[in-house]
Amino acid sequence: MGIFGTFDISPCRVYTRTKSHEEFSSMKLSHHFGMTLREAPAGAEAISAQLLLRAAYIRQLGQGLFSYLPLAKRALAKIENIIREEMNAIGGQEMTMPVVHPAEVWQATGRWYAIGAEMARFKDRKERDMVLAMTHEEVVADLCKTEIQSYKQLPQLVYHIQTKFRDDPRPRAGLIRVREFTMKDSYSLDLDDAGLDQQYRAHYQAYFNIFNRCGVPSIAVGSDVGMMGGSLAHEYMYLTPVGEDTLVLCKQCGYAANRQIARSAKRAAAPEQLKPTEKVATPNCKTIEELANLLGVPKSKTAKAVFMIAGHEEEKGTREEFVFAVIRGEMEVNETKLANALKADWLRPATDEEIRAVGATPGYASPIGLKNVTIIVDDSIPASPNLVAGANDEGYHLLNTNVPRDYTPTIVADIAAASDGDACINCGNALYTARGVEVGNIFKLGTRYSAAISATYRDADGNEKPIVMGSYGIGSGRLLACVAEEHHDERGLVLPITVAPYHVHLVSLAGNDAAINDAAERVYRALLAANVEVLYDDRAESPGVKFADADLIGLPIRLTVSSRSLQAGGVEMKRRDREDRVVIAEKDLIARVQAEMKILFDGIAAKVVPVPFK
RNA sequence: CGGGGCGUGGCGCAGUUGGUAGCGCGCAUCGUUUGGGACGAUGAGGUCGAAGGUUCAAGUCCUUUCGCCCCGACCA
Repeated sequence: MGIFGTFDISPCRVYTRTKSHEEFSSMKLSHHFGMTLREAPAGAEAISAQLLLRAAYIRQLGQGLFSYLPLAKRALAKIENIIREEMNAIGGQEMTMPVVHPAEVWQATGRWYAIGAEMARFKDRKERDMVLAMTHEEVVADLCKTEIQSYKQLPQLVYHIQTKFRDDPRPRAGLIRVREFTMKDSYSLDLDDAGLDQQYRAHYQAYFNIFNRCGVPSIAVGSDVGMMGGSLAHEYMYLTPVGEDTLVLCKQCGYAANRQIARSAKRAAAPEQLKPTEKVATPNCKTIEELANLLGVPKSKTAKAVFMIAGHEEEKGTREEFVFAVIRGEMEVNETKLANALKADWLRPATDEEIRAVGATPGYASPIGLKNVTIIVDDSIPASPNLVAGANDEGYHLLNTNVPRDYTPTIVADIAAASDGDACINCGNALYTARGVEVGNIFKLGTRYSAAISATYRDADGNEKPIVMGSYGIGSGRLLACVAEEHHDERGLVLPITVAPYHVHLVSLAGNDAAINDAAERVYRALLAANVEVLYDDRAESPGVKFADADLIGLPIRLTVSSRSLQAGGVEMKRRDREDRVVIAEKDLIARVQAEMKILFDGIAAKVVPVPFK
């Protein structure tokens, strides 16, 4: 008995198909994997998610987990190739690093401890701690230990396009925020800050090129360095109401920043003689509003207290720090700025019990006289004389408190939230806020990772120095979602030719007419021979169905072969983004299609322009 | 993690005071159609998210649980 036993599964039987490979071509809709949907699945809210689902680009498997069907796969390949070209153009070398990492490298940089449940962890069969990659700074730094030895090898730029997993607490809006995603991340390796700055600026422009080539308008805004650390960071934002980030923008001078770090000009307090502090009764005044009303002073004459517990994740465990934050009454504390000033891994509001435990009185708290408490004050506080603060006595406040006369802050920093209508830090114009999706980010990391992992080189004098690193990311799936968000109409997607999975959607309305079918087949083969990417609708569907699907899928050029077009002298051509259509003689068709494609490609190329560094 | 919503054929949905599951689309076969999601006929397809309970009887009532969506917290 053979290995197949008694079953009759000869190779011929297994591999012979009843149709030729040509007929099974993935470019024919009759055998294309993925059904268009007349209605989007319930729960798809974002228009990009609805259209990508309906047009059979993507399917959801679980929360924040998507399959990319053939159409999306091709579109993503287009996007990723654009990214490759721009990365290669600034000296990038493509490679691939693993998705699964041993915990050691993450422990070496401390992120194993600093990052919470967002990092997926598991044990391998030998009970070793492993993680799913959220990003690859650690692995790059680890590679550099062996691959970079000398200053003569620097600078370098490496990148890969790889799966990441972040167990986000709330995935949303289809592909815009998912848990498993593909990201291009590049890592610059330099001798010094000057080299880093050069590569950073090269990315700054390359990223604009990438987004413009994908048809996604974007702006670069200053951003929080967050868990990445480092000294400078920009986020590239596609402005849209479905975006989850809030940006603070200035129409006048172009100032743009993520709300997390946005700065605004604080109104200067009028200079006054410092007056002696005075305890006054202020019953039932637990809010700044009530206090200001009772005393008849503007909120800007008060000092607001905010109590937080700052967490520091350290190797020995979590260290909690009680923080007394003080800000002028008319402003709000920005928790990101606060956390950054404290170098905290996380913040949470303190409970009343915790507030009392340090000797403060909730609602009437004062920083005066407290010991062993971190007191952080907004930089507006020392500049504002005679503020009303709590008295640490239920029902009483102190008039005329002054820093540093009455108490000594541990830290003075800008911890104020900028908001709509505040004055621009640069030009004084009124700021406004807008929503956006982060389509890319660039970070100056410095030596944080290289120093932690001992990724060093020898300089010309023989000294060992840590490599100066930068990291730069673009999520390709999120970018596709933004393309869909930006380029659609009421009938479906209207994709830019640079991103569309195919250039041409060929519709055959042959019915039972062999002549029409033959003509469509000829056109299909001619397009293939001319290297035009064509999706051929050879199905026996009604015209309405075929046109509706073509509109949904959103390829830039539609060709229709029908009895009507043949009678008019050839093949009808229509652009997805326009209503007019022309009939073209079959002998001229390829040239005309290629000419139209050139117009579309040129239109995109015209958007790729230098952007001044800000 | 807090607040809200939804789970019923592939997709969208209905299902009354509890009585043994239905509609549209899609799918299959046949016929008629063929320039904007056609028409007729016939047919297949669902342990109603899961578990437990109440009841003679549960899609429906109760409990638990899982999943998904939205808002917030969170987020390189």
